[in-house]
Amino acid sequence: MPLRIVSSLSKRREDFQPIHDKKIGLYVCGLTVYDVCHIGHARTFLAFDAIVRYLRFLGYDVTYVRNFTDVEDKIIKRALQEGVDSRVVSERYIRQAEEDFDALGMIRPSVEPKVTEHMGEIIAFVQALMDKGVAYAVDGDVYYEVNKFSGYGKLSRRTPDELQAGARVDIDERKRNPLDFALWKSGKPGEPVWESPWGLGRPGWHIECSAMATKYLGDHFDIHAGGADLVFPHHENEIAQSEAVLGGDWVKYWLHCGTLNIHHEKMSKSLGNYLTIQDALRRYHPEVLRFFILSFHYGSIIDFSDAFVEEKEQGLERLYHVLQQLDTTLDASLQDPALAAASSLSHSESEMVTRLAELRQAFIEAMNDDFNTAEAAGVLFQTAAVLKKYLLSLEDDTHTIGGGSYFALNQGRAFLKEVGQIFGIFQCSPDLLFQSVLERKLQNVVLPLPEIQQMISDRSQARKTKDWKRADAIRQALADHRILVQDTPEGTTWSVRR
RNA sequence: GGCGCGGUAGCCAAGCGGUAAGGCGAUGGUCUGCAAAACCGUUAUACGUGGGUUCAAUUCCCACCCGCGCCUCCA
Repeated sequence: MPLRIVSSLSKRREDFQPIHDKKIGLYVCGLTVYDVCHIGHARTFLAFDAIVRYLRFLGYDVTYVRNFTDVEDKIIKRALQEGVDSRVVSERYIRQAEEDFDALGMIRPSVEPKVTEHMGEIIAFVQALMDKGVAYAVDGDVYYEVNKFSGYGKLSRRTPDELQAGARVDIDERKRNPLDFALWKSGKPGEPVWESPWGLGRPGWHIECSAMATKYLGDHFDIHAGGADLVFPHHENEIAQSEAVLGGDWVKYWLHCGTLNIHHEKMSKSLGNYLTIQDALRRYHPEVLRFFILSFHYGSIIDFSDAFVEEKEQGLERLYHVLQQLDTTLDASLQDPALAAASSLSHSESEMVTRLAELRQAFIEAMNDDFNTAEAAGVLFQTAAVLKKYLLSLEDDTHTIGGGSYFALNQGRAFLKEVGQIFGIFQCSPDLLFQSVLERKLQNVVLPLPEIQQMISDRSQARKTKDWKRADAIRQALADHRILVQDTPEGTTWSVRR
């Protein structure tokens, strides 16, 4: 099955056919930089991060554009409050966002255009709308005339009448239609302004995306993505502007990512119910966050809670456990160079190789079905189960494995690593992952590390003398502090309960 | 009020016309001094409710109930 995409415009599965063969232009609406990012932002950008990775995996040459809107009312407001230039505010949060995104392991977009660096293109776009007669200037402001665009409302599936019926904004008498929106806003003293044919001012929200997407991706491009909360008015207005100037269907496929909710409410700065990316990363390994988010389909709403993330954390650790077993077995066998070469496969070995190929195909099929990372994640667990069983079947032998088994297991590990790159997981060694997860959990434990170690060692002494009563008392004392003791053939280890 | 999305096992979540992926939990087992971890097995005659279309519906249509989103800034 080829790649199929459910575009927000059609709401139906469509075969994906790029405008220019193997080249894909993809624009993701980025951030307005007036504050730090929360995990709601992370959800959207991580979802599209995986989509870009997958398109590249399929061999497409993706030009990935994600903007920073660095001129906007809230930035100006914040700058005023702090008594600094708005540039200070926007630059601070751009830097912070880049740090957060890097920490989450996101691939960098091909271009990250900023509004302040594209004033010429933006003004030209507004002028083009004026020339077309779909925009009008009033007192230094320029508005888009919604009535001039017959397709207005096609993305959000509402007619202009329906939109007006629910309007909760005060009517601006200077507008010809209450739905008309600002393309250019005149500036007040103290605000950042640029010269334009309509006087000093700044761009309205929406126009920057039309202008910058067009500059980097051309008049028509393949995929435009963003959060579901941008459908109206942002994307509706982008369509109106762009199609009025450029004609035809501006974007071929629209992708909208579901919001991330907390306690059944959308996480947002205005509600104050957010967890910043930085705070989330203190609690969870980046791969855990990625795996959590990607275990949902990009379009669905995620209800966030620590319990849900911890559930996925456990799942990811189990997957890593298989990887660790694979490493152990394969590394041990590698000591004999002759084993590294693929030799003729026995029946069970070739069955294993076939099964792995099927699973790889299942993963691809899942991703081909509108980037269904949730289903693809399921394939990862199925693969783990298959691999574990095979590993178990090998255990009867002497600890060395034959070339055929080596080949099969290596195939399995290569598959996990390969698709792991699409999810952005399996990028570190199992030990490092376990250690890192443990360290994050340890933050919530009040017992000092030396004390824990002392108690463990005391308990080991007690066990040596078969003083089970004392050993169990210490174990219970540790358990009261959420420390779980594990006795293994290699000695006693411990972990932190979730 | 309008428009949109969703309601699938104890919980989370895929599937969206041919008879229910996966994860967590629970439970039985292997292991263990006992545990834990890990591993193996079991775990939905059933998909919000009521109608309808169809040989066949969780999947399509209608109504209703519930939740969320958007209609103001929002990823």
